[in-house]
Amino acid sequence: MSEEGGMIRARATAEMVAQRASVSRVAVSRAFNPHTSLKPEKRELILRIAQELNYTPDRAARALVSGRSHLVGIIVPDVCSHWESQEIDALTTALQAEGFATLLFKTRTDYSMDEKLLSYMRGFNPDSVIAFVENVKPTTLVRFLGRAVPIYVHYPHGGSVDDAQPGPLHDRLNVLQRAGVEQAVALLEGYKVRRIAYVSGIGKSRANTARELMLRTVMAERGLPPPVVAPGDFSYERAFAATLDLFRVGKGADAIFAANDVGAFGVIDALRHELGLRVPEDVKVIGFDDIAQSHWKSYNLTTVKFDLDERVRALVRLILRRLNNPDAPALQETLQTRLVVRGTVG
Amino acid sequence: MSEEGGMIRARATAEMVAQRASVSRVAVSRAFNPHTSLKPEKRELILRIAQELNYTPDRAARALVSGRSHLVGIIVPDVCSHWESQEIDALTTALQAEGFATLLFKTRTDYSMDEKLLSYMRGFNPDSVIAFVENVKPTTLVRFLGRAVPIYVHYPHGGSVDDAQPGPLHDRLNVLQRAGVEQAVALLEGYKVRRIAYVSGIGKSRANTARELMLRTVMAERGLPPPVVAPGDFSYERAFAATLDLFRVGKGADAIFAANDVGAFGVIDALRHELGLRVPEDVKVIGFDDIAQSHWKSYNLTTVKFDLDERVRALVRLILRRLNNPDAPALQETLQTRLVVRGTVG
DNA sequence: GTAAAGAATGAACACGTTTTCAATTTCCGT
DNA sequence: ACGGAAATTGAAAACGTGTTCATTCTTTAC
Repeated sequence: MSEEGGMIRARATAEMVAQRASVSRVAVSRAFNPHTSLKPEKRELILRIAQELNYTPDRAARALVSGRSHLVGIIVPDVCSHWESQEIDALTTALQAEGFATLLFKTRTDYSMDEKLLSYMRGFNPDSVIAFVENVKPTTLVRFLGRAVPIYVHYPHGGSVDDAQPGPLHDRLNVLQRAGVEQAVALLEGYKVRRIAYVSGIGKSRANTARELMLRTVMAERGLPPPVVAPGDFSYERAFAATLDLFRVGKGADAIFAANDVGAFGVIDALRHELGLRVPEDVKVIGFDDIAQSHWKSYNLTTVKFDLDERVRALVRLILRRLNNPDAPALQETLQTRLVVRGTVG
Repeated sequence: MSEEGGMIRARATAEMVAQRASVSRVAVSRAFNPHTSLKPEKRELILRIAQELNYTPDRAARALVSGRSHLVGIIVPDVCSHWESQEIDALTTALQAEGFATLLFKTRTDYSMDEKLLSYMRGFNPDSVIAFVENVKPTTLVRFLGRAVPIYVHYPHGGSVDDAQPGPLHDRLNVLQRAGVEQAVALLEGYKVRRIAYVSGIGKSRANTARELMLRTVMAERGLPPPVVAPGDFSYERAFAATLDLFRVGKGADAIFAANDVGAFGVIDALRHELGLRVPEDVKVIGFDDIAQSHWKSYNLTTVKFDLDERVRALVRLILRRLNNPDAPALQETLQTRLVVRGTVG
């Protein structure tokens, strides 16, 4: 309101605060950095005047000298994919609480990534990078971003082989698919289900591989024949089409696992609205992820869940640990899955 | 691979590139900035060597001296809301193409915003800010972020009063709800619908106000009685509950408008799975937004759409114009809506 | 061939911080 | 009151770039 005409009020700088508080510019810097030596009343005075002048330290300048940008880069093919968006949301909240901001970068939707993007991204000097990407090795990222940046390839849908590696080269988040899958197969067995199909995600992706393998393993252990696989790509549309194929070209199934919840929605809609089958009476459906939409009445999906908040907490913990201690040996955290029973089975 | 032990390879700097190319450091800077005077073959050489050394200019340093961070701040209550996530996705793509990166900040889910967040955000020196927030005036943002930062309050769901303002104080994106609503009401009239209800969004929000008002206006113009309003908050859950109320406590309706598509999903599920009514035979449903999920077979929603790509293009255009010419008079762009007819009517 | 105009070049400065380091002040135990 | 340790302080250096400005080299017009 007190602005005049086209005048642009310049941002306050530490110098101005110092002058007004009759202290040195260094003192202002110290006032904003904890664990520095500054007389309490002086710090208080400076912070008060800073607030009056609406001053906060410039992160760019701070980054330049301290080497910490307080930016965390997130590489993602599709922000609006359900799983990814919920993950990004939780991550942003958690990181913001720790004084970091998330920097968003989009890559191709086929979960691949190009070197141009990495160079582009490096210019922003992120303190850490989380890549929701498949088909990329951590070493590739390291080469382009430099070893100083802790990197987390956060496979979509928490995909990873089931075992914790003995001596991991990079920090890892392991998801143990077994528990949830065992519960799911046990539940199906209770309903005397015989023919089980699997509508896959993108074939080569870690999440898909891990889930299909675990399903196959658990079924074999229980003496069931291996599942029929219908190829999908984690999308509603492909899962829809795959289900039609399964019943029109193939021999159908009594129960269908989908590689993710959105895929399961496609399966359900194909069964009900195109094939005229009832879920769960005629065909039972189980998904993976437990996204927020899975409890919507139209789907009410039974699904294998791994806890989002726990996952994000673990990831943030890994990042902070690594930033505080860059040379520590590689860490890994492990997460459990469990079955959430809703209406599409039973 | 060529790394040795714990050695951290430092990021290449302009100085290193200059040395290796036998030019001055200034020349390196010029090589990366178009419209600067530099012999073409020299620029080529520098860029080649830069690529070899995997060098890109440090954005923090660049921002410090040029005053341009190439960051665009986005303030959003919920990244995983369908509308917002699709908007963020498209914005990130468009901005990335222009050399900007999007910086994500989360605020409270009631679409409000606090001053602490604004101060926090200002520290990152965004070149521009887009706030997906209600209940906040541009002037408040200006006070905390400084007039140098172009600000766009991008009301969720494109909410805005229907008219273009004659002399706007800030850049604006206007959405003309009328066309789509007229088509929707006309379609319903064709089915001899008599009792129309409106499941609202958050009461005070611009989007909700604009949509309810336009619906009311168009119905009045056609001699229809005003719609019954059931209070929602843009969420599936509240729309679900509001619909139950409408039929159990209230007198029901022949057609229901929902303030947004996700709300419409809640309406549909309440009607079908809790009230045992058929859509569209017993009750017709129309949403607003046309999000990606609206064509899923379980909902197959008829809805009032305004084009996402067009919207994002307009917004980015506004931002770039403003950055190139900070003192230009306020600009406004206008978008049209139209009805997308699917299965929930007819 | 010459003068004028324009392009190319690099030294020095500026940006707003944090960090280092040496100097000063305060505190504590006797 | 005194010595030593600890806390407090500010000057100066550093971070990696873009920008300004005066200088040198090249081109153009006659």
